Amino acid sequence: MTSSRATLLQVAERAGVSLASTSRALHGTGASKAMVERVQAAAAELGYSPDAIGRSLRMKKTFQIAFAVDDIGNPVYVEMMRAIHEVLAPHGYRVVVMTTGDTATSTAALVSSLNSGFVDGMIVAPLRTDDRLIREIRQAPVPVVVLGRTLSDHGVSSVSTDSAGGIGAAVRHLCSIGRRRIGFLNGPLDTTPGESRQRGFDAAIAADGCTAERTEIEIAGNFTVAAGLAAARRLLARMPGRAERLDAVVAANDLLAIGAIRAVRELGLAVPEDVAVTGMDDTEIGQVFQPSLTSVSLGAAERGRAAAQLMLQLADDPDLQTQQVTVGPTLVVRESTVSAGAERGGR
Amino acid sequence: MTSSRATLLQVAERAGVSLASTSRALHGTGASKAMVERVQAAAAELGYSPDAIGRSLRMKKTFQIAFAVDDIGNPVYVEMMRAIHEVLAPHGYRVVVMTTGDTATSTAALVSSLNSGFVDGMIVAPLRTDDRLIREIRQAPVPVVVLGRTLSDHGVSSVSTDSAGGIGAAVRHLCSIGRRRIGFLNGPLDTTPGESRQRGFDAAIAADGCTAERTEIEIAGNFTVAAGLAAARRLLARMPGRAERLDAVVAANDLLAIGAIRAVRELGLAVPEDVAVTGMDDTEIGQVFQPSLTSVSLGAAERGRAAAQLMLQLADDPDLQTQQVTVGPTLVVRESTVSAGAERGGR
DNA sequence: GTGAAAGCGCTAACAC
DNA sequence: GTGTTAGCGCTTTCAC
Repeated sequence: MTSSRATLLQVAERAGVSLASTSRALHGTGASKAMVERVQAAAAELGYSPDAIGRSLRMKKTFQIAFAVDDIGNPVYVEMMRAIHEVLAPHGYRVVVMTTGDTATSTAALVSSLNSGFVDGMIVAPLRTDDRLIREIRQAPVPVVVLGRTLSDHGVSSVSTDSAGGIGAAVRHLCSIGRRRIGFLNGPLDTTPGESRQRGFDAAIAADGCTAERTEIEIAGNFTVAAGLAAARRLLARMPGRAERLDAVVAANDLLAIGAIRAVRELGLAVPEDVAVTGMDDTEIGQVFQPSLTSVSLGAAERGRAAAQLMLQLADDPDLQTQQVTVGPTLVVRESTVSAGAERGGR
Repeated sequence: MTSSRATLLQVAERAGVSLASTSRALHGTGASKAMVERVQAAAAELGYSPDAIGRSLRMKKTFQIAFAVDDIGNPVYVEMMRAIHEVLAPHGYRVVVMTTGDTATSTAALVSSLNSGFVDGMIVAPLRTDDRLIREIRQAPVPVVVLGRTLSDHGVSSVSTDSAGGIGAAVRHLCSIGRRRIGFLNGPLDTTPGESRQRGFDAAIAADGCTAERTEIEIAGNFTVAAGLAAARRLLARMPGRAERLDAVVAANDLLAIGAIRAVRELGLAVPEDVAVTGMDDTEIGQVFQPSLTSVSLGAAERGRAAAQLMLQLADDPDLQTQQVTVGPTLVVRESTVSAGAERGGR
């Protein structure tokens, strides 16, 4: 916290050579062996390390990528961030975390702030989208990769997943194990995930393959355990009779699923015997929960990696055409739909 | 992704005034009303926004703070990061996430990289510490705040918690509900948390107040559910007899506690009736688990906030004396030590 | 109150 | 292979 840092000029003076030679010697580009040794010695004596800002200004490159989401604490985003960091760090990029806020307007403002040039690109997961946001993304001075929604028709690079199809996979799984009275526990419909998961459920029920006797839908106030518990109570209260009672609940994410399991147990019923429950996102919390959660993985880590790799390409060549990557959903069957005992017995 | 950004010089030319006046006008410092209007109009027409790098170079200030931990995915660090971001963002600081690696040497290398001047300070949680690391921290060209260990005698600013005392609180709680055969499930002893929690357990047992009939200690390979499960199996296998069996397990964190609960149930025993279990960190995963976990909160969010506030002070005045902040542990009693029924009955 | 000019630390032409 | 020099975009003395 004390001594001021040495500059390249000081190294040059100490080595008794020019500024340019010093720079070249330290980059190993076109300098004689003697020069390199001399400069490195001087640099070592002064404890020199190059200044990132000076270099950034000159090279017009910050070696920083922003990762922007609504809530940094969300486990899905955390998993993405970790994957992004793992891909970018070895390439010399730092990761700057930012928050979008929960509106399209605040997200657009954030994207617009890219004009101050503090990063070489941004990976953003907008909770909500509108035309202005899309315009900002297209006009951004650096590459932007959108997570969570395909925007191919808008000329925007994106990495998305088929969460609608994932809900379909959950429904088919429940059908395949004989469930016919299926409830859907969703979050707010005016969010990107809420909207697409609803679409997925409706489509799955409308499809052949699985003829449900009855379906019920309930919307939780948000994607949390508490909201899931409250909404699941309402859902289950609709048909108290033994005969018409739901025998399965598809939840729009793992936290809602945990809330649903709570609600089922409150009624003295068992999961999965009386009511099978599925989640989505395949979070650690769901894996650890008892019963462990059958959940649709949307490949958060894989999407993060894909976004980061796309960003690396775009950073290399900003004029590259926009591209869209899609990561497929994967159903992971665990105890909340197939009891551990049954699984063992089935071997 | 197309048009090149406007510079201050272009704004100046457009407004027909000098560069200096333009800068002043945009900062509202000593410029006539007419000048301000004129410049702002020009800036608006050109869609000007100031370049962060140019400004940083000139002001020798990046408006960035690094947050460095071993594993960005660790829920405790995530909570800290969120708190840090919440404090810093309103002050115009960006947060850069970095990884320390799990050794003192790799952490020292990261701290040393501060010499390239890409941030105005670093908040770091070293998993392991040695003299070289402490030296690097003291010599860093920008303020460094250490999370997780008091380094007062080393002239280093830090925010720590009393995890040893927290373990003591857990032990006393178990004693107070009549448990006398207490197992301690710890993680690796050569880590900062492992070491201090061990100290806390030993001290609590040595103290008066609680006379345990018997204590057993088992070390898990790391701080995960899987390692906790394996270690807890070993722990419980030591005394299979009903009479001498453990009636309580203190786990060094929530994940180990969940592993312990699994192990207890495998033996056909109930939590908390047969064996009470406590965790540490008070994570969301523990709150959501069934039974919900009695856990010692170490105030991750509060520590994050404190570290960020300390950093703001230090960034303002780097010559400020080093200071140490401590956040006390808080025991949160839930179902894993006091059954829900008992709790209700007790009202 | 305004303008001219220096310079933060670095890289990359360009000349030799 | 080496040195000289310009200049990235900005803020801030310093003179007027």
